[in-house]
Amino acid sequence: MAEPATPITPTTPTTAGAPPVGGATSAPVGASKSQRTYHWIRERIDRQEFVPGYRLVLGTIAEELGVSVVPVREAVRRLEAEGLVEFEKNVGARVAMVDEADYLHSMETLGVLEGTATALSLPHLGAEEVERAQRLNDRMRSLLDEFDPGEFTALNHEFHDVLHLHCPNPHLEELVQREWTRLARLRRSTFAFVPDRAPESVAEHDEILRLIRTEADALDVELAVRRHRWRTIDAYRRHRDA
Amino acid sequence: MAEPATPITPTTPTTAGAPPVGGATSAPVGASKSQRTYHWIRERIDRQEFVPGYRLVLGTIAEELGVSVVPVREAVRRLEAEGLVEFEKNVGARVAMVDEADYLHSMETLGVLEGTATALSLPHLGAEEVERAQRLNDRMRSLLDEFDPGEFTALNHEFHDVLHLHCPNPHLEELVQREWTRLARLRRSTFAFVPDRAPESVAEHDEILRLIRTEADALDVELAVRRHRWRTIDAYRRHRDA
DNA sequence: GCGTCACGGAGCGTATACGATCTGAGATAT
DNA sequence: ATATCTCAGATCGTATACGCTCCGTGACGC
Repeated sequence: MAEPATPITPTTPTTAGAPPVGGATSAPVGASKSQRTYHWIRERIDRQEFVPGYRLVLGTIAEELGVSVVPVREAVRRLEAEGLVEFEKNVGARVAMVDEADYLHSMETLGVLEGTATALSLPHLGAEEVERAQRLNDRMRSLLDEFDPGEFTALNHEFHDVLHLHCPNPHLEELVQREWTRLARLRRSTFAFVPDRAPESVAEHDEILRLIRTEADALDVELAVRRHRWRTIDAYRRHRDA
Repeated sequence: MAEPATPITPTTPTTAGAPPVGGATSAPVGASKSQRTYHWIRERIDRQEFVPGYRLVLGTIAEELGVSVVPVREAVRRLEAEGLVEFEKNVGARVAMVDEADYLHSMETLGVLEGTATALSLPHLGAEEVERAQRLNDRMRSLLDEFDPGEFTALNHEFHDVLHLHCPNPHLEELVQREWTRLARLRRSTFAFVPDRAPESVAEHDEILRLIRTEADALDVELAVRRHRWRTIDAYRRHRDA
């Protein structure tokens, strides 16, 4: 009674998609109210209807969703653990504040993670994927005229995803995806702020694909991907200071 | 303390004035019950009293801590978001399962992150820190005779921490620390499993410090740190397959 | 005019209550 | 003997209730 300490049969891994930090935020149908509330809030934050600093009043949200505050509290707790929401005891929750420094730090980190993830994926990368990446980059090039930052960023994301989709280290891959999510929240698109960067980006993509095709050293590929990302940081800084 | 002798209704004995989370190392004092519950569970998981697969029954925990289930639920939600606990709807929570692959993936990722964090820290690293790291490594060397894996791992952690304490990218630094936490949960000490690795590790530390002292290229330092970690993976694999 | 304090509303933290769902044991049919 | 059904206990999910903390507002004293 005091200390049961009975390790339950460690059979079923119960993989219920525990870390749903990844990409899209679709509202599960059979989910609990707490889950649905989580997705509801999350969605608003993602599409920036709830901007940083926005006050999340539990009672109000509960009323709006037709549930009680308990599920709302759980949803907010989860968002808090993910860093999307900041909580102050006896005061309440608000959408987490972000600043430019966060953006640059995330960008820098993404460069590292993505570079390594791509390098580790090389042995598992077929000609098929390289072709697909090439086609994506060609589409990006064709978009350079009538420039749409959102579309461009989406293609950019997809391009890089293809290169490390088969990453043998799923943990690393997850961190990469988290970083993308974080960036999306911080700024919907880099290219809206530094449009000059787009043509360079396309050229660098070509260079990365060339390295992969010629079976260059993994480290060279890794550093190429990293530099590609880090150059965007430099471009941003230059643009800002200019 | 816990309960400031609330003059509440007589229906709240508060577990006979028991300060439940008393000597807890990390339990905040002014924290809410939900927070204290979180730390209470977290601590058990960290010190492996709650092993992977252990069933976390909300009602039982609530009773043990003298609180209601609501704060417990919030605590568990937070642990779930952090990946320490897996939750299944209408069934309950259990401590997350881990396997060897997770361990190796975390190790690999840590190598990458720590390497970069160290490299970025170089410009902010004074002779003082290098000295401190050297002393730590000397202590590790002196421990090689009467080998204590736990102590060795603690010093090892501290050694590496010193080298990227002043990392200019706090986000990256946080990811490094998370990886350490994750590893600690997966396996208390690598060196208990691969004791041969300890002397090599000390030697590699010396080499890293040499590179730093001679102001080697940042990339060389980064790769040295990374290789240092990755070699442990190789050693582990060899040891396992042998 | 300005600082201080009392008061009241808004909203948080937690306990309790109760219906909903899962699990496992024993009964029953094949 | 095996498979299936049934039912009760264990737990979870959520609603409701209510005390408590925080914060803004206005009266009061200097």
